[in-house]
Amino acid sequence: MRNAVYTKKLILKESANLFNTQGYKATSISDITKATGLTKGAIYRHFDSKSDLEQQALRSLGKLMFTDLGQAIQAAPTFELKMEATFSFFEKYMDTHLYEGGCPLMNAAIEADDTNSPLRVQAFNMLEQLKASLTKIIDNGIKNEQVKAATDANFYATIFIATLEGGIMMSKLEQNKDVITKTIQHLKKLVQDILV
Amino acid sequence: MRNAVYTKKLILKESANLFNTQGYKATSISDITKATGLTKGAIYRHFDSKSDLEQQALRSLGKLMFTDLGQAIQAAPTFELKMEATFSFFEKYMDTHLYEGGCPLMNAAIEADDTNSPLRVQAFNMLEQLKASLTKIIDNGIKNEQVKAATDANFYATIFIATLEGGIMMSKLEQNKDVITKTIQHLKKLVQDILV
DNA sequence: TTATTAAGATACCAATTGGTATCTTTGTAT
DNA sequence: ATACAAAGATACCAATTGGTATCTTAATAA
Repeated sequence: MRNAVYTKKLILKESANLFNTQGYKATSISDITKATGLTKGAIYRHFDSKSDLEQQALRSLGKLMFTDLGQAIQAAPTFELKMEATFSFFEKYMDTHLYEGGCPLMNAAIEADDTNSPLRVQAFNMLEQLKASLTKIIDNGIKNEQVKAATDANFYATIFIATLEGGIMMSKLEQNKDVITKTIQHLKKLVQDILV
Repeated sequence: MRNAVYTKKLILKESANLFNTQGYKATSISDITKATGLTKGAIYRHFDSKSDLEQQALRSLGKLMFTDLGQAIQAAPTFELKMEATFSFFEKYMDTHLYEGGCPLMNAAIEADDTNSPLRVQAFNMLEQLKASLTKIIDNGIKNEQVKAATDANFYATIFIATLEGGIMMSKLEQNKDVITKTIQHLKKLVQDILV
């Protein structure tokens, strides 16, 4: 038998890329066969249905996201640096080829928000995870006396994410980093405001 | 002949609604026949192609947006109230049935940002128009000595839009107004910061 | 009242969709 | 060397896609 593990990874990688750029509904199985050089038979051996593939592809994108982001956050020693690492992560959406279509969370959210699809649930969970992650950074900042004790962690986490996601959307549409740079500049000031 | 003007408006209204909720690519002509009660023959009499219909539908959504928003802004007498009218406009995305799928600008942007489609160009133009609109409000605020003279109007316009759009995305995904309420609360503080 | 013509319905088209059944190939254990 | 089973290719399926050519219906001007 050929290397099934490699093949499945290849399918996931290429389909995730297509889903994240063209959209889930807009990407056909034959698009994926072209991108992978495989045939339908190979794809349907590894995935039950297109919907199954969509879910697993978004899952792998989510893993990638939170691994990248988690490492960057962990490597940063202080609250302020952890926040800047987070901002840099979003900024990277504009140049890295890893997430060619921009933020997978936003793409899935916009495509699925008016449905009851598994994709919507997954996007929802990704948002909750991201929010929990930022909230924890802020709460730890409070514990370590780097952030003002009165700071509403959940509130600020929400504001940070909203601003970054909106900034990415605008930057992608304008095809330059201008907007995301501006939003990060603004958020850095916001960080200063809650510093003890 | 039947009322062609009414029919075309009906097609535009129903298709715009479908495009904005399900997505452009994901909405088929037969979806539109079901929603309008018309047949393909009727639709293709009024529109050259599906792409043509998509463009005209987004155009009509854009007109609606900027008419609504423009009126609300004009009715508000001061800078602060104009900004609050803008915030309320975005908040309304969560309850009004006029824009069932959320912000048409964002929906089109996310679906088309990795293409060269006419839809991308239209979304881009909508964003520029929105940015110009907010920039003008701020610049007028400066002229009228309601806003600090040193304020970078374009910068703040960008931040406002990014935060609002991101907030709408998150609120739609979470299916409640919590996030958009928080973002507006935060933006109102931002407005206070630049008040003279 | 009737002729005209625009508006809309019907019936079709080839291409593509997601999906499946079956066949062939290939790595591996014996 | 051979048998076996898993991986992948091929050939098909019905349903749906965007689009078109043609037919019918209905409003209006004479």
